[in-house]
Amino acid sequence: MNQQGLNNKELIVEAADQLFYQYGYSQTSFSDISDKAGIPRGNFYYYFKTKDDILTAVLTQRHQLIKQLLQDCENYSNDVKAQLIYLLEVLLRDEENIVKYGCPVGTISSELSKSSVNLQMQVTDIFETLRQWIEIKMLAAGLAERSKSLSMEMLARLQGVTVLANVYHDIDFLRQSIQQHKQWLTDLLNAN
Amino acid sequence: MNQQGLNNKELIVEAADQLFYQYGYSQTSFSDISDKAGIPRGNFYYYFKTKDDILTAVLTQRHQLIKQLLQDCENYSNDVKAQLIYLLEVLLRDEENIVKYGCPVGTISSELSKSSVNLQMQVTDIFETLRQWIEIKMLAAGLAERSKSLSMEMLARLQGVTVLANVYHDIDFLRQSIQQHKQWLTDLLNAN
DNA sequence: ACAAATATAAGACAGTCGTCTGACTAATGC
DNA sequence: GCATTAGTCAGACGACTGTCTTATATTTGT
Repeated sequence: MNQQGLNNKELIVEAADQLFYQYGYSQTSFSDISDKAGIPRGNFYYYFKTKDDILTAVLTQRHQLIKQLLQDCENYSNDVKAQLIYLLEVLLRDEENIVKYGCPVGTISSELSKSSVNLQMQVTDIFETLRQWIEIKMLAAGLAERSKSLSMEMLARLQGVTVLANVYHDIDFLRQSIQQHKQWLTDLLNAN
Repeated sequence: MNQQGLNNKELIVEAADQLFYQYGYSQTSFSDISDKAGIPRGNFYYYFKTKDDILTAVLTQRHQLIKQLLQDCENYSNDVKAQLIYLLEVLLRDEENIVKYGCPVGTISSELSKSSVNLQMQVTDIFETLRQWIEIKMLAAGLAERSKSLSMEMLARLQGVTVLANVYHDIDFLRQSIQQHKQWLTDLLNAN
């Protein structure tokens, strides 16, 4: 695969990533991606045999992004509490889009849970990457056997806030909830 | 409209309701609904001019159901705390389907937020019916000016738990979270 | 009993979907 | 320098989409 070819594949995945987020997977057509990426529709088959293959590539990219964000948190501070709070900020940084389209991982998960079982597992993996990192940080903070359920609780809180902010298109609620979540984390980690 | 006609319209809405929940709105075709309802596809146009009209009818039905559930809570007890806890149980009663397909209102909301703006407002109305009822109950419990934000927090918690239970297909997590939510409500209402 | 309105049924319609083929060009390996 | 592979492009394919028309049957009001 030459330079140009790699570039085209990346362009397709990048366009698909944005479109899947904004319009959903099933509502995005090859033509939509083609138009956005500026690459002829017929050419897609060379890179991806099926539409599901494109989604797989997009999900892999989103998974990579999450891993990168976690790494950023590691680099941000040596303090576990600061890392967790920073994760919160990083995940909800893109306020406008979250309010408009919801969580990029959560929304694709609920779409896929209604159709493609095997693809949904890939999304579960992304959640699991996040959850495990959070659990490890909580363990490090001395939360012991509560860490696992607390990591689930943290993810659930994040998803809930995201869904509600999206339902009401309320960016202020999103911001207030982030503050509230920070307080929850602070209390949790200080109590120990 | 005669008896038979009313019946057919209800059959269509009923079939569509289930299919929209299980497969999503855009992934459900007229043919799917036709097959499930046992009514010829061509006949649909007599009752609904567009697919959106069917969704409107389905959303109206779901809204009615929620209002009915709230009424059930009113009838269940005179105690505000008992009413709120009962609401929790009623909303998450259908555990298997929540784990498989998520929240019937939340998932359609996130699908619609990616396409149809006007239809999504109808879903926001459903949330608002729920939220206002919760707020009123909290006001009655003496939570005063905190009631509004607490009603949002309660909805967010419910949605978050639902999303996570769906992501992991974990019915035990759902049950534990309900218990946890009950405790949260109890603490909240007793503290006052 | 007859006219009008309501309801049911079947299928046509244009458009779009994801997929695939074949022809063409560019790059690579020997 | 030639054969082989990798990459690009346009367009065809059948299947399916939501919508709409037409024809027929049933019910209703008078």
